[in-house]
Amino acid sequence: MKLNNTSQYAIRILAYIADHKEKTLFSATELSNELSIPYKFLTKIMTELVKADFIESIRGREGGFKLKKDASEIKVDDILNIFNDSIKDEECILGIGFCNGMCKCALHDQWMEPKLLMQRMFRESSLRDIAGKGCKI
Amino acid sequence: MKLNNTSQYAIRILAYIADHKEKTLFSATELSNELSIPYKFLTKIMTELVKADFIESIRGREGGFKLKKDASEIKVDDILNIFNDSIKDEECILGIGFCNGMCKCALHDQWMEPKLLMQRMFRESSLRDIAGKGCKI
DNA sequence: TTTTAATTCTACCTTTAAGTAGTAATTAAA
DNA sequence: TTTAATTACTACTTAAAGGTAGAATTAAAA
Ligand code: SF4
Ligand code: SF4
Repeated sequence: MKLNNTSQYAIRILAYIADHKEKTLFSATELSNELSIPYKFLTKIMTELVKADFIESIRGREGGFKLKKDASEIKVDDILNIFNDSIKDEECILGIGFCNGMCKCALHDQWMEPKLLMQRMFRESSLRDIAGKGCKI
Repeated sequence: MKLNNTSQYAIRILAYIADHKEKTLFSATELSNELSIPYKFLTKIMTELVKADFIESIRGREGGFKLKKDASEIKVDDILNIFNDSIKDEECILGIGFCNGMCKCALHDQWMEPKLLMQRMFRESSLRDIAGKGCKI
């Protein structure tokens, strides 16, 4: 009942970048150190964030990464979608049925509310909203 | 953002048994067929439910499984605990901090509400509550 | 007593997530 | 132009979840 590691890392990386507006460029080494994310794993994630067009990369010496969109335009849910980790509408707590209310599973009624809350949390929170919120992100 | 397969299976198995009060004994073959759970995987899970004392097993020909406790005494959360899949108090949506409010992660405030709702859903729902709720469990 | 239908035990296989290693490509500074 | 610092690419390794196979054990029925 949790986000996978890759998603957690990606959110923390983007939130960190959005949070430090005074800087313009962030190297993989800095991000790895500051966020305690294994360097090699982080670079792999960065590549995906670049492909997803959330991050722009500058290659070569003095290069690095920076946000490609405004922080208010990147929702947490967009990040989760890259890693196929967002909460699908048809996602069922017991893994049967289709969450369409036609054929309910035993926990359906109790599951709808937290599910919707989580979907809203992810869909409505932008990087701008969460940047600066963590005390040691 | 979902329960693991084993937990889902275990809940559905126990709910099925609790739901069919007219029967006294359920064989692994029946449970496997009715619930579409791979036979060999199901027997593995049954063994754990027996060890956890939720299920009593009768070995040998004409044997099978039955509930060992009253359905109202088994909470969904108890089942999740067997497979280390319940939502811990200190569980953080971003995998940092300790959810103690001292050092918040960026999504802390928005995470508390769905988290508590899910904990309550699992802790307060007994087999008795959910048995008979599913249309094709 | 033998057979048969059931659970239990031990061990293995497969898939996916997580993480690591090495090298190539790029580019600015020296 | 060389060097150093950086991202990008390809491939491998490890750990955990999910699933499978087969033989051992049990006990009722035939
Ligand atoms: S009962 Fe509800 S939660 Fe469960 S599978 Fe069906 S639609 Fe999804
Ligand atoms: S900020 Fe809150 S949710 Fe996030 S890790 Fe800390 S305690 Fe957990």
